[in-house]
Amino acid sequence: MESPTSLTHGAYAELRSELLACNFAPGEKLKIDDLCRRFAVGSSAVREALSRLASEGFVVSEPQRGFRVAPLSVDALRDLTDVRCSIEALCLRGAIEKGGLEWQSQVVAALHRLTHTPVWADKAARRYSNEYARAHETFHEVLAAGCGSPWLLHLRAVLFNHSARYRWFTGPLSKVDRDLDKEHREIAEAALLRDSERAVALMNAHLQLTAKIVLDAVSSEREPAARSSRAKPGKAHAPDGPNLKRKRITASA
Amino acid sequence: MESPTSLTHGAYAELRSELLACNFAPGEKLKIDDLCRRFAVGSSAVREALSRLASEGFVVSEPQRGFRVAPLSVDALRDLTDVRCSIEALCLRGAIEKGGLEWQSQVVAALHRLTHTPVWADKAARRYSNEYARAHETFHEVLAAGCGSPWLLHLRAVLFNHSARYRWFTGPLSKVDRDLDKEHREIAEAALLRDSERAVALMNAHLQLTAKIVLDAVSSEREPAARSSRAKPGKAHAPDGPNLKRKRITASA
DNA sequence: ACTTTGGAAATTATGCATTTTATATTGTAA
DNA sequence: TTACAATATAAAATGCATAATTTCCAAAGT
Repeated sequence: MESPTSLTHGAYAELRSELLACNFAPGEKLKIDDLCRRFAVGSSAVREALSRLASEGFVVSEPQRGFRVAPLSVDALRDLTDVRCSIEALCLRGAIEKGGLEWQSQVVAALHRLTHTPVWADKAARRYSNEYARAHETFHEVLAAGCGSPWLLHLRAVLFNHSARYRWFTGPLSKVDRDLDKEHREIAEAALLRDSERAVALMNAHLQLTAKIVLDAVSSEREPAARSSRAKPGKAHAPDGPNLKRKRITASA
Repeated sequence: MESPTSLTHGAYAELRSELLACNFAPGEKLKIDDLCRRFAVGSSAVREALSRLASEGFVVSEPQRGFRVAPLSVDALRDLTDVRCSIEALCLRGAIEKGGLEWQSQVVAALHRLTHTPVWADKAARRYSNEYARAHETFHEVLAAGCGSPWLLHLRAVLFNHSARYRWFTGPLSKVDRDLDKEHREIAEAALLRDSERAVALMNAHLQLTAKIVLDAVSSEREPAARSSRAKPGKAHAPDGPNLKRKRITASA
C-alpha cells in the first residue's frame, strides 16, 4: 500500500480515497497548489490525478477554471440507487446461475469476515471503521464476482464506488438502527441456496434502505424545524455547476 | 468541433476519436513525443489525455513503461456484447415505459435520418461513412434516452463506445450482407408500439449479429479454413486491469 | 551460450512563463 | 451617502522546456 509505482499514481490513489471518504466537501474547489503541498508532488502529478478522477466522475473539470469536487444530489442518489439495483441483480442472477464451489466458499468466507468485524471505529461519533468498510466492499464484490463477466463487474464497481461517497457522507449522521449483519446474511443464504428471486429482492431492499437512510438524514438536516438558521454562514458559496443544480447536498461542517 | 476550450481537451478528443476508429493498432505503443508532434501540443496535454483515456479503458498504462493502445480480444467482445444486451434491454424497457411524445418524435426523426444516410463512404473498400456512424450512434442514443436515467445512459454510452472499436476494426472486413435499415426500423417500430419483449429481442439479435460478424471475420482471418474453436479461459480481468493476452486481436495491416 | 555492462531512448517529475479568471480598490454618478 | 462601474492587483490554471530516473536494446566479455 505504501509503494505506489509512481508519484502520479500515489497522488491519484490518495486523493481518490479521500474523495470517497468525503474528506473534501462536495462542490469544494480543489486548488492545485494546495494539493501539491499536501501530497508533496509536482503539479503534473496532481493534474494527472485530477484528470483521471474527473473522467471517473469524482471531480468535475471546468475548463480554464480548475477542478471541483463532484457535487452530490438527492436526484443523483435516487437514480444511482435504482441503476445499482438493476446491475447488482444482473450480477447476482449470473453468479447464482454460474457460480461454482469456489464462489460459494468465497461468499461464506467474506460473510464470516464481515459479521466478525466491528462496525464502528468510534461508537460515539458513529464513524465507520476502515476494516468494516473493506469487509463490506469485498463481501459485495465477492458475491457479484461469481457471474464471471468482467464488464458487468466493472460497471458494478463504478456504481459501488459512487455510492460509497454518499454512504460515507452520511455515515456519522445515521440514526437508524438496522441489523446489517442480518441483511447481509440473508442475502448470502438466498444466493447460496440458488434462490435468485429472493436474493435479488433482499439485495434491492438492502440498497434502497441504505439510500433511504441517506435521503432521510439529508432532508431532516435541511428542514428540521426551520430552526437552524446558522447552517450556512457568509461563505454560502453556491457555485453554479453545469448540471444537477436542484437539491444539491452541501457540506454542513 | 474546432473550438476545444483547451489544448488538453482538444488533444484528448482527437486522440479518442482516432482510437475509436482504430487508426492505431490495438497493443501499439503510444510514444508521447510522437503524439506531441502529431497534435502540436506539449507533453502535459498528451499525458493528461492519455491518463483520461486510460481510465476509460481505451489505452492501458504500464507504470514507468508508458502507454499502449488497449488490446482487443474475442473473449472481451463476447462479454462486452452480452453485457451490452442486458444494459440496452434495461434502457429500452425503461424508455418504452416512461417515454413520452417527445421521445417518440426523436426516435422517428433519428430513424429517418439513419435510413436516409448512405452507409458506405467508399463502397469498394467498404468503409463506413462518418455521417452514417454518427446517425447510427444518435439513433441508439435517442432510443435509449427515453428511460431518463442519467446513470443508465452513461453506462450504455461506455459500452457503446467500446463496441465501436470492434465495429470500426472489422468494418472494412465485413462480408455479410445484412439489412441494417430493416433491423433498425423493426426495433424502432416495436419500441413505439410499446412491445417491450419484441423490441428487446430484436435489439439483442441486432447486437449479437454485429458481434458475430466481427468474430467470424477475425476467426476466418486467423484460421481461414478451420472451424472456430470456442474456448473460454477464465482469468479475464477488468478492462483497466492487466491486459488479457490470450486470443488477442492484432492489427493485420 | 549466457551473463554483464554500456549507451540510447523514453517516461516521469519539476519549475517557470504565459494566459485567463477572480477579487479588491477606487472613482464617478445618482 | 450609497450604489454601480471600471480598473488594477492578485491568484490560479494552462502550457512548455528542461532535468533526472528508469527501462530497453545491443554489444562485449566470461
